[in-house]
Amino acid sequence: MASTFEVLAEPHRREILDLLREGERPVGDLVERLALTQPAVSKHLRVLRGAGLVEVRQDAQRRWYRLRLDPLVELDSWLEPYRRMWTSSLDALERHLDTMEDPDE
Amino acid sequence: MASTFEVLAEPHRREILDLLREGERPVGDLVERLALTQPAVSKHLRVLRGAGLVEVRQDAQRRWYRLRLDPLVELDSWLEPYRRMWTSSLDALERHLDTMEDPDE
DNA sequence: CGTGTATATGCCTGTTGGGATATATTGCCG
DNA sequence: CGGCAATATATCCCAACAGGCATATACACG
Repeated sequence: MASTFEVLAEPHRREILDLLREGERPVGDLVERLALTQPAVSKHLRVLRGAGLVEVRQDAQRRWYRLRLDPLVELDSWLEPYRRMWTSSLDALERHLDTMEDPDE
Repeated sequence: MASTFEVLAEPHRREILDLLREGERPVGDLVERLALTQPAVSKHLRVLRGAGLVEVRQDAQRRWYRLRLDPLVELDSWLEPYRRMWTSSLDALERHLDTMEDPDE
């Protein structure tokens, strides 16, 4: 988990994940849309793989990278206690608004 | 948003946020439970404040730091499209299990 | 087997970031 | 006003990291 944040701290890596949301992509494909050299992209992919955010499928000399959601699920659960905080205030607001409805009563 | 990830990448800072979930705390209080020197803690608080993750209230020479949820709400919404991906697969699994129920029929 | 294509790795460099120590700042109290 | 308590800032050091270029590796195909 700890490491997931560090990995996501890099904007290019988040960009890669965003691209992979649409499906598997070979490295060259990513290089084209990333204003980065191929070695740089490969490096980021390695880091993403290390964090389990991505997995590879080999197809001849092409390597297709695909998103893995597990670490993001963990991130989501890290967020959970905080989310409870704002949803509970939202609930409070809703309750408040409820008490205010029908103003002319 | 970009910056929120970078800020959260630091474990001590996440620890600080965790502590602040229980309520306002003065700096010294944080220093005590953080295996860090006071200047280090102040630095982290400065970064957290810069990212809007924390706000200060001054009370004489004491400064009470408090959690701010806004950036975490944003993080949550960054996560949203990914969350859709795993909830939809979960839905698919549920549908699958539905088709499998009543095995001896 | 040699050549070209796709991707990974090594090496170097500049920058950033966290930590510690020392010092400045602010506000209280006697 | 002097001194103490709480916190912030300045300075320095070291480690980690991203990026680029050059090069290695892997694989297909003629």
